Amino acid sequence: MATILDVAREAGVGVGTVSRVLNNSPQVSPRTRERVEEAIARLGYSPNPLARSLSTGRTDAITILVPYFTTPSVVERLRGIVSVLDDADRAIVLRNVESIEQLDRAVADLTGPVLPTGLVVISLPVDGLATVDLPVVAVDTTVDGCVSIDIDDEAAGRSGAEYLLAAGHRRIAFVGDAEDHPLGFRSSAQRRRGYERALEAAGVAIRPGFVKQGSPDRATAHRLTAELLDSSEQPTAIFAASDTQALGVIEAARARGLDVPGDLSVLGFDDVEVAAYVGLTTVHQPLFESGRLGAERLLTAVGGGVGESVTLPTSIVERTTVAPPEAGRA
Amino acid sequence: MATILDVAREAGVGVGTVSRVLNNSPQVSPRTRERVEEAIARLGYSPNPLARSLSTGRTDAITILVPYFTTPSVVERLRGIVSVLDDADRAIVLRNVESIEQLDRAVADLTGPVLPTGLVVISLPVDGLATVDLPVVAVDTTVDGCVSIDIDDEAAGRSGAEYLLAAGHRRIAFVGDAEDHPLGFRSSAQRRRGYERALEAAGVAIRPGFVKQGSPDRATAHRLTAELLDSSEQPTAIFAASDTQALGVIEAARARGLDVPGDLSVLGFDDVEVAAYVGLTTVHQPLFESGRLGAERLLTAVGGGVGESVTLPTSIVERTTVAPPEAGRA
DNA sequence: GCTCTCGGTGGAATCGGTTCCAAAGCCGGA
DNA sequence: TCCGGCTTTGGAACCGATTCCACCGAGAGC
Repeated sequence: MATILDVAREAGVGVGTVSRVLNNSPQVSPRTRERVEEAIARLGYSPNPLARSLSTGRTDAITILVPYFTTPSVVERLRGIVSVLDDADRAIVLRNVESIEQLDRAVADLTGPVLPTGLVVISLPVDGLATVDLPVVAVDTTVDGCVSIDIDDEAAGRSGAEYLLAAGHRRIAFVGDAEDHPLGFRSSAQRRRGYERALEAAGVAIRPGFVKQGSPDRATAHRLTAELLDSSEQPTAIFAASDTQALGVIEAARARGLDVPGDLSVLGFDDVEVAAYVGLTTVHQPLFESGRLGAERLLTAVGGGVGESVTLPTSIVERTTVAPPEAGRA
Repeated sequence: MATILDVAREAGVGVGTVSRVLNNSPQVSPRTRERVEEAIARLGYSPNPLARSLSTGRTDAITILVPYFTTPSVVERLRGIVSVLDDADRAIVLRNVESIEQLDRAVADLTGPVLPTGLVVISLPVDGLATVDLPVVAVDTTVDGCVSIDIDDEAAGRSGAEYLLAAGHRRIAFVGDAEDHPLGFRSSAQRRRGYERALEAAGVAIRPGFVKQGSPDRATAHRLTAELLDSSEQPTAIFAASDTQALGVIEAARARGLDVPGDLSVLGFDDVEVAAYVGLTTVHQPLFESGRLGAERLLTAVGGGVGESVTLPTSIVERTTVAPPEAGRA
């Protein structure tokens, strides 16, 4: 394995000069540069990234801070990120975080001796990241002082509820995430707020017990829905904070022998891949796109440019799980 | 940031001794070791992984070679791997490979100057890995000279076809992957072979055109199924090489107004999460488990132990997409 | 009492880069 | 011709660990 010294000897120059060529410093005459490049080619030399990192204190990797990276919506975002980072030939270090300890460790490493070139944070409302001297972009969240790619969750929540209202529903329940998650996720809470605003604005009362919260998996949503259907005042529509939860809702309804959307309308959120397959009506947000844009922004930031924050549009995609409430029950 | 030299001074010893303590070499007297450990604690010192790697030539990361890492079945396996690697506090470098160029690059890096501690290969039938001096475990594939966690795809394919046969089907088609993928995936081909063996053994002819192949996504499976349903001899059952493809099959059938399983039975493969949700009858393989076992095997290999290869069992999970063929058509 | 071992230790050399500093080469201007 | 300043260059110092080698001292053997 050739080293920089071998190249220097081969080209008949000093190591400093080779290094300058490598990092294309302008301080090298064209003739010398050419000679060095020939030597590099002849030797098939490529610099040792470890040695380089030891000197500069940073690696060429991009780290991604991501909660529960196997969640369908997160996977979609990752696909977007990876699609651009792969092309840029950047190493990717995935830090999966599912607890505050993991988050703390990950953040601590960002002030440690071995730094990545850039950082993308997904969904995690981390603070204290302004102090780390690193290009950072936030996807599906905001981090102060950083470029972010986000949506307006509250507006999207409102639009979802309005859609249900427009279909004629008045007894609309909400199944979302518990709002005390130690990692501090905000999306579900904001969507809930949007939902409440929409009902208020329409003058329909939010019945007690119509907002159900728990962990964001299908089974929990199933259980919460069962509780909802057990209550004296059954909802005619349920707005779920995610598609995964919407699937749980539908499952619970079917288990009760209820027809969706005949007896119960269900509206999801995210528009992940299986939503299309199962015909779920849902609030679409550009998941893949958010990742793609985030990665692009990061790359320009790494290159010294400045990207702009974006708030991406959402829309309702109508499929087959929402219908007007039955005449007798509305 | 404290360095090893600071620790050495603080403890009143040489750097060599500190290093020995760090790598708990037996060549250190208990008294000295204690003194050094106190100094380390006092200074809050932790070794710089880059410097360490530069010396030793290997990093403490585990790299995972994975094709199309956002595929549902792959994600399940990754979850299994990550569940054990996270606990072991190991950095994970994910190398997504979707082309031979990417594969070549990834493999080339394995003979480069910066080596991971271990490697897990998912689904990729890579060769020439015996030469890289590294603990390697293969998941969902075999790599010669390496521990592997795999299933018997041919047997599983056979059992799937036998299940359909037992339900009374005779016109059974197969929708699988194209078998000329540059990355050389073998699972689909082996499952097809199993399917063919089962039909032969049962004395039922494999009709021409009943084996359809294309890229492993839902849309392609949809299209291939449409072709199948257009043919003069319609199948009464379709065996898909993956659940994703099975969903495409079902979609195509429904688009034709066919009832599943009334008019067409569909059998999937993998048993990914959505299979349960949509009620897909499928050949189950332990995806999460395969990842978990693979990672465990790797860790013991890294620790100098030797793990055993396993071939995991598969089973048929009966849900709602397979039924006996209609009397009139069977 | 004198060697011979051998466990324990210090420290220099090394890994392969980057970067800073000094110096060489070259130019034009006086 | 000499000098100042600018570009270009070589090479030492440094990043922070590991590892090898030399050495020290204490206990064993005679």
